[in-house]
Amino acid sequence: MGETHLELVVAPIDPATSLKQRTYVALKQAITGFNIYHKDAQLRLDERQLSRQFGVSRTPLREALNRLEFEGFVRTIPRRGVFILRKSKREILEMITLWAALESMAARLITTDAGDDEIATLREMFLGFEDGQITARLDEYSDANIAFHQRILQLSKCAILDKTASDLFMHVRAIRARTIGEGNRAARSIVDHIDIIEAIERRDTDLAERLVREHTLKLRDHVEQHFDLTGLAESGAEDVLAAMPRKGAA
Amino acid sequence: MGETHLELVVAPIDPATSLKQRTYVALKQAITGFNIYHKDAQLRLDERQLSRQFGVSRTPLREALNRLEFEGFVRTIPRRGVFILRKSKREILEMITLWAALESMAARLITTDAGDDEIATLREMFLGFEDGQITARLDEYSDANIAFHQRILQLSKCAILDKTASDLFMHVRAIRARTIGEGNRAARSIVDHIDIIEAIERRDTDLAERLVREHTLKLRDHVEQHFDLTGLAESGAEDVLAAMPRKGAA
DNA sequence: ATGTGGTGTTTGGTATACCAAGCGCTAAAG
DNA sequence: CTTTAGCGCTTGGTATACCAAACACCACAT
Repeated sequence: MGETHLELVVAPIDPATSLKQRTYVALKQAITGFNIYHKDAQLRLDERQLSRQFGVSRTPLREALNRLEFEGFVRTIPRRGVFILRKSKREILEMITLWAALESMAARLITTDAGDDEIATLREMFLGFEDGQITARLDEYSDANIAFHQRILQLSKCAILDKTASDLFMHVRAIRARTIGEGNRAARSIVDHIDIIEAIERRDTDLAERLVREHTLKLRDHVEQHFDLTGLAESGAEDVLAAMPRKGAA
Repeated sequence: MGETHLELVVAPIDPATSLKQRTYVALKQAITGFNIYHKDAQLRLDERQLSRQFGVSRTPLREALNRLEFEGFVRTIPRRGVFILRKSKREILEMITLWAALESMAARLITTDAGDDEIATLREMFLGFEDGQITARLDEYSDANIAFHQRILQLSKCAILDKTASDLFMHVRAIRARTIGEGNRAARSIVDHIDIIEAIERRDTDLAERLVREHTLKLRDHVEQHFDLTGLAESGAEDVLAAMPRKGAA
């Protein structure tokens, strides 16, 4: 193996991402992996306390919070505090509607722009799931389900479409995971998916768009009918925040 | 007028928005109202210089920059500087595609959710523009044109749809204004609009969606064919930024 | 007991000081 | 003249200090 390397192979280099970036990632993960809809959930964040916990100063922490605020995960009110935002039911429904718009356009683009080999990968994702096995392996199917929709966005080769959907997904992920098990949604879901795949394979642009849209709007209607947030403060409402005391009840 | 006021009328209060907010607005306006596609445009920003110009410290200025970076207007590279981003042609095309997805879904929602009175406002927007007058009053028509599309997003009553489109519009506004005058696009544009309005008035959901989508994709194709950014550095490309010297050539 | 004014503490907003990474410039070596 | 090592300045990143608003709490007066 003497002549194997004619040039020095250099390490890919990880310039030790900035604190701001790492803090942002850590905080975002902490928030998204946190059941904000539990009635006793602690929605208030403390800048200084967090900066101590993360071992950084307030500056990078505030930059992370700033970004999270822009993304809609958090809301800071001067002299009051930083609060994790709950989405109202209406907001959730709107986000699913937006999702439907994005994904149906993505399906459209796939039928005209993607190669057969790329389209083939869609069908492969469901090979292991026969009708009888879905309920038994619900967790796995749930993952495959999510991956399927993400794949559609990716195959559209429209980066901004994919990115917009990804940002959106962060907000809806908790709901999505919760609803997949209800009723026999999983079983009906896989039928929809097969239909979608076939429409795409046949390059039927309008049909693919329609099927994707209707599939997502089914989720929307399901959430509308079966999802209940009653009794939970919707932190989107100004009044609730305004009335909230600075510290948790002593 | 003795008993007019039984209670003291208090002023609505404007708590003098934070410096961060005001700096953000000012900076954003400066950037969007700036021809970033001129070949000699100064794309580099200097934190300290800007903070002096705005009369604030670096902290609120950096928070504004942070936000603008997240919105995609700006990119900061450590130890190099902050750069105003140009959109590549591909990015512009993708944004228009995304816009088509958003607005066609909005049209769909209008046909099912909006009242006749709301829909009527769409037609009113074009009352003053007869076929012969369009080219003569191009500026006015351009404004009405933009307002029309924004109105559709608003009437959808889907706040997140509207907001996503608004954010998008900031990025495309320069291009949109430039293309309206080319060819006889304005004349054909108004025909499309009338067709769209009629479809919505008839509550023809699928037709309205299709017409809106196709109308926007026409713009997309037009930009694809006639818009040329050749010779301009596309600051989205890493190499270009990496090769850029720290200061402008002396 | 109740209402009221003051006071201390908490909190996000802002300003500033310091750091290390990059880059240009220059001077010395060949 | 060309090359290169080194110095110094510029720049974004980070830490810290200080401020004013807001609220809770308490003492005091009624």
